[in-house]
Amino acid sequence: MPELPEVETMRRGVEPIVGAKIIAFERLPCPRKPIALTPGVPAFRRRVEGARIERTARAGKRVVLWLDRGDAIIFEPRMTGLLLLDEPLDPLYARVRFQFRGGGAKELVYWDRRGLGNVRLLSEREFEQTFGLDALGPDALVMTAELYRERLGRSQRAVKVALLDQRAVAGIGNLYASEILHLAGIHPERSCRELKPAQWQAIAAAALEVLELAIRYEGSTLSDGTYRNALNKSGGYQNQHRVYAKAGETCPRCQKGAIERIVQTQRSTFFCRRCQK
DNA sequence: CCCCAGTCCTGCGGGC
DNA sequence: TGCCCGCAGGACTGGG
Repeated sequence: MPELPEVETMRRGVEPIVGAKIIAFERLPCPRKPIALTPGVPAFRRRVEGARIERTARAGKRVVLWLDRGDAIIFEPRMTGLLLLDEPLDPLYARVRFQFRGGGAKELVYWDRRGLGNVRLLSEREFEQTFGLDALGPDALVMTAELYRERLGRSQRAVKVALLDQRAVAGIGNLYASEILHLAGIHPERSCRELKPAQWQAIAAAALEVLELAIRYEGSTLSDGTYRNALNKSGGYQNQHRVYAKAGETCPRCQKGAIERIVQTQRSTFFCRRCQK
């Protein structure tokens, strides 16, 4: 589930290691398949040990640690990945560990129960190729109505499906797409092509409102309890959800319609037929 | 190019 | 009570 708000919370959570020097790197033994790592362990270790963390960043749904040597460590948590600072969690799923000297934490662990995520070390050039505007759209926090129209306005896809396209806009995932469209009052099955400028304006405004509030609440921890910030604390935005996973409940907006669940490209969508047109 | 189904993986909860 | 199956949804692959 980590989408923009959760990944941004993870990024902020690892800020204490800025300035720290990496003194040890290891991929931890897991009983099943080891986590995907690029390059392999020896090259990864050679290039990061002795380097200093210069700054943190976020590329869509990935956390980036820039090193003083010009390389970047990229954590892509996919469904169940977490970054933990000096916080032991079930060691069975601790996948990668960095140890530091001279920063605000001794240890950073990449933890991932399902193991669908990955950790990469990229040069600046590789980073540009992988996460440049060709591969990853503008971050959802800098999108405007004009940018949405430009990047999605001619698409025939349903707007909910299109909002998940990371090449068009980076950071929105399945949960927040439903939340954003409910706040914007737009039916998730509407084709992008039919949307008028005022509706793109509503989407742009709703996206900012939902994502910024979700960041303030430190993301959503769903009923499976997996998502945690870097200090192993749950998020709080799940209590502010308007429609996500609320099929059958009364719409919080009109207080009349029932929230429906439909499936679009194999993903659940939640919406209120009465107030989303 | 555009779009979609299938795939990876584990834990949980519903139905029987 | 225990088992089985569907579901959760990140991003990538292969194909129409």
